Amino acid sequence: MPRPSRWSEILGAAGAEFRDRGYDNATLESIGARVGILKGSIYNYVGSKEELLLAVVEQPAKALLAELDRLRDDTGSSVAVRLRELIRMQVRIFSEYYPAAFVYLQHLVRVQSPAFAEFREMDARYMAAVEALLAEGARSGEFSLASEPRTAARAVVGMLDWMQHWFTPRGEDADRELADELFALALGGLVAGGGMRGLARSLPDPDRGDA
Amino acid sequence: MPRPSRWSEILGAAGAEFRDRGYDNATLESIGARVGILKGSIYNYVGSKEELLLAVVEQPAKALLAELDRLRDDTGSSVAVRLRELIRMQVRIFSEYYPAAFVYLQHLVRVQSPAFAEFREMDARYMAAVEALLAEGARSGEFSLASEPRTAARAVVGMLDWMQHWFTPRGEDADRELADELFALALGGLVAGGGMRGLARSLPDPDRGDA
Amino acid sequence: MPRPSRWSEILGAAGAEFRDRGYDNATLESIGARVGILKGSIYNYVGSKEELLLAVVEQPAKALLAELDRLRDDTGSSVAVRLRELIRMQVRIFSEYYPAAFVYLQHLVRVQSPAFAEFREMDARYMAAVEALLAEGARSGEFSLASEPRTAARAVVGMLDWMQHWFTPRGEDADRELADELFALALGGLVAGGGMRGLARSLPDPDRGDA
Amino acid sequence: MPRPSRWSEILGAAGAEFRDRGYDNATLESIGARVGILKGSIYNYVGSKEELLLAVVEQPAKALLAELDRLRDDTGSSVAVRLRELIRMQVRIFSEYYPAAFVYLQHLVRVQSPAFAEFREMDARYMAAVEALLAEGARSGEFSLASEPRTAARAVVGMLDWMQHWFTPRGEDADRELADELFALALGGLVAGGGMRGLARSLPDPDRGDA
DNA sequence: AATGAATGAGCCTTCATTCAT
DNA sequence: GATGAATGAAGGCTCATTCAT
Repeated sequence: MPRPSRWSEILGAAGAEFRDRGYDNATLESIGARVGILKGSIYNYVGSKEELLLAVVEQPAKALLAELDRLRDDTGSSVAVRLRELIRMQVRIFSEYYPAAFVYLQHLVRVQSPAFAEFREMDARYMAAVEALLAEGARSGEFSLASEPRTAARAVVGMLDWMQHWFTPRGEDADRELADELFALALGGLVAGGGMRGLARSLPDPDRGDA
Repeated sequence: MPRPSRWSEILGAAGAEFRDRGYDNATLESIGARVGILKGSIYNYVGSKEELLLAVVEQPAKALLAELDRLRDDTGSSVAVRLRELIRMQVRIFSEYYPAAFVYLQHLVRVQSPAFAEFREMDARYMAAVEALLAEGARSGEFSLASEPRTAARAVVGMLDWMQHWFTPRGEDADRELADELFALALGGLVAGGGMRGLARSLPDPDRGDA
Repeated sequence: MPRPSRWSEILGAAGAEFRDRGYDNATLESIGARVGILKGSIYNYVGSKEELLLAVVEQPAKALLAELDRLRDDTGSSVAVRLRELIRMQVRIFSEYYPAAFVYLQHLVRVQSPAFAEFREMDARYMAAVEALLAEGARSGEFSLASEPRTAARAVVGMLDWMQHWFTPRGEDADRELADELFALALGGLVAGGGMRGLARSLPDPDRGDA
Repeated sequence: MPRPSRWSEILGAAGAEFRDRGYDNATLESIGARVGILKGSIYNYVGSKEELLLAVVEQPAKALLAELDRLRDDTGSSVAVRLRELIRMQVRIFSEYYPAAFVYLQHLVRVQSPAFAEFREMDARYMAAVEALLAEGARSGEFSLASEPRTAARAVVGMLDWMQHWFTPRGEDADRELADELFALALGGLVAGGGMRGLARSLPDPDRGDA
């Protein structure tokens, strides 16, 4: 993948277009127009429209994967702490790779191409990881699930992935604040979410300077 | 809109195609093929592809609206009971208008057409209703939110709307069971969701034959 | 008065365009223009431009193949008679499938597509058949070759296939007359071709009413 | 036309590409890639793609023309000897300007450009020369044609020009051997070609050291 | 109601060509 | 002389849409 001058502009324009109008509806012409070049010129950077989508999505996908691995290796923390990390991580990626991460979420399922199989598989791993985490919490007594772990995982992931419809980055601190609110909600629900906020604060937190 | 014999078949085929491949990717040809007619013949039933989408989406949308009105008028029940009703109602609609309801969710945002403005406005009303419900719960002390009501509403709605990615109808009882699990999770979170399950069962429940 | 089906017109137009300008240079627009339709309308008949080429070429190719089989099974005639048949057959096909047969010859080699592999293999069989025929003549003493049979076969085939650059159909009799002139030339060369013309006439000839 | 260092490499690469994929299918990018430069750089050497084709074709065309003039002025030799010279000459040019000479043959007809008119006219002169030679042979009694001289000329030229589909240079001696085989075949046909081989050898032959 | 055939607009993609560096 | 990056003009293909039958 070349990285000449306009490349990052094109990536950004493509991300925005894909986000706003969807892959199918976005045209290379409209993407080019955002950068000030003709549609044909985009082929100096990418081999096809789909490759452009892959390029947009690649960075958040890789980041997500890396964080996921990091989380899997974090065996020392409690389940709650690890869940908090997961949520913070997601919000961080949504923020850092905005709006590319949302393009990723939106097109994960829809795009048929075999080039996307890799990402679909990643998503399966992601779901499995969340499910395993919740199951572990249920086994250890930290959690008391109202359902199969799979259903609970789907609920939590839905809460997070739906953010594509309302989230916009507001800075590192505000974003982490938001993540922690969602975490508290997931942990204590509507009834005790407020209480969990305190609990959330009492958990060991390296991001806040704890050991 | 005429309602001749093949109309319902066409609606079903369109719903399935829109669901599986998205509005843009679905073609009138592929829809017609499911019913055994040619694409041109569809224009005996609808005036345009977009009208077909509207027709698919119309019934679940109206059902949702009706239920929403019913809920707004239910001032006698506790906030929790009303939330349970909301969740049950959504699952019921997902199930009854499957997959049309998911088409609605998926294309609510994306489709630019002014014809969809009505639905977007409906969605705004829906969000506002959920937010108001949670706010009322917070005021009354039933809930203890970890965040602004709006954020909590977004989380709950995300949990529900994300169901389009994993839900399939499994019969009235199993569906209500699922709804109640989600309700318990929303109420008590991961920590007390299991506990809330008992509480959920103790709430007055006309669907289960209570007063 | 719209015509019932334009397929044969399209085939003709495509054949002519492919012949005149070559496959790559011919455009669907120019082909459509010959028939009076737009380029997109051609896709009501064929799935791709290449399929159109295949359709153009299919009939002469199949005819050639059938004749080749017929010749292979004609074991009763002398080598010279069979060669005459081969040459007459080719000229007949050039004439009957004009200009499609020439499109076939021109694009046999050039088109990369796997769809053409079948035709390339046919061509190999054709060359092998001619070579075998000449080799048989050399063995039996009917012929006295100045070279390997393969080289002689290439020369004869070259003489015939080059006709694409100068031949136009002139009616059944004139065409057979021409075929027999070429046959006499192949048999007796420049020195005795005129003599072979008498010999050619003395060979048993069902086309001229002999036993 | 400048003649800097890479020029001959480019000419060779262009010749090979034009031969292998045809003028239309060959791209400046693929030609440049063979030499290790980018497509744009080719414009340091030529003004257009068509000029490049002309440059490729120029040398074999001029060589052919020169040989043709030489042949026309050779009034002392018999018709057979002059025909042998013609055939040897062609094979020599095919070999020496390989594959450029084949590019010439392939694109002579197809390319519309007025720049090619000169070559098309050359080809007409070539055909006329062959036809005149055969007619002279018929008049003098050396030949006994089975057809109009024009048809015989087309057959002979077809045999020769078709070589583009199978010939590859194999060294001066083997090439002349091949030329003489073709000559014998043209002279004596399949029946007496072998005999003509002896005759061909008995003809005065400066290339073999005769007077 | 359905078909067959056509339209027309739009999109992705290719490629010769240009030009500042 | 070469490069990188652009242009602009097609061309193939898709598809919603129309309409006579």
